[in-house]
Amino acid sequence: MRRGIACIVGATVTGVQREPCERKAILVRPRIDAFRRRAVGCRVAAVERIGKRVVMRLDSQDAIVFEPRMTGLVLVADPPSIEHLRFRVDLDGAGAVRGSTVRWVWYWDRRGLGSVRLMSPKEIDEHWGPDTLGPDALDITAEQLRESLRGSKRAIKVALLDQRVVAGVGNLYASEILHLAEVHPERRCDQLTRAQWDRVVRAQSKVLEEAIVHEGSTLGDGAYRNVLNDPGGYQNHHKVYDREAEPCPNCSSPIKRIVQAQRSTFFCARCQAKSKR
DNA sequence: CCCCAGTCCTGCGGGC
DNA sequence: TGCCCGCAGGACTGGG
Repeated sequence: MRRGIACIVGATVTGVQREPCERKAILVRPRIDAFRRRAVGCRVAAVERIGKRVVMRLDSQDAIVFEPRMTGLVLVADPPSIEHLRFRVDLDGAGAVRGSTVRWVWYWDRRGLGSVRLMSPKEIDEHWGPDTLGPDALDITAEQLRESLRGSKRAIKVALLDQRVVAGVGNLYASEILHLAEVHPERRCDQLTRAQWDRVVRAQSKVLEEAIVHEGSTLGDGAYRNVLNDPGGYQNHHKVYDREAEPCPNCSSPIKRIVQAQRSTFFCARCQAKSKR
């Protein structure tokens, strides 16, 4: 998402609009009039990412922050449906995506669990400072991860989803990461070997970077799309996620599904054997 | 500290 | 076919 709208750097915000969606309104802060007063006329200084959020930094120091959660999309063209459009940022002077000049960025959200916020640097820090958000998954070292979970009895899969520990790992990717690392998802953090921490962190970068190259996973309903509303391709590379009972691509043993912290985990009991170290 | 259930929403697919 | 239920790539809260 971030790369998809990187071409708006340098553009001026000419308007912001809450879309009159029949559904219950998503969270927009501050209220739209104050939002508009502070944002309109500013230039986009940078497009960044904070964990799972997309951040449009403005030259006023404020930032427009999209938090898509389960079903939110940041789009520059052709939304999947009109009725789930939630928010629009109008722009002047943005670059082009695939030949056509970008005039706005939409926020679309089917379930509406996501949010759009205009935040000061102080607010961003309070929300997503080091107390609430760990090092980014693409930056963290095995040593850092091991240290922050030292003595923890939690299952490794559950810990990877804790954004205070490491920022950016989602449920689907946690299963894929542990499969590639050949670590059982229920293994307690205090029982991982050093070699396993190394494998987990290496697998983490590898899986996430691959997923980014393929522009994410578009599964049936969750239906992630890139900024042009095109589906991603990483679902075709999933080894375990959403493949219960299918043969493991490495060893042909059937993929298992369990529930941890109320969320599905998929794994191969052979490749990721509990006894494996 | 950590687990769990519940909450915010909408919509799809499976089972009956 | 229609209905009900479980489930969904997330994050937060309150209680134990």
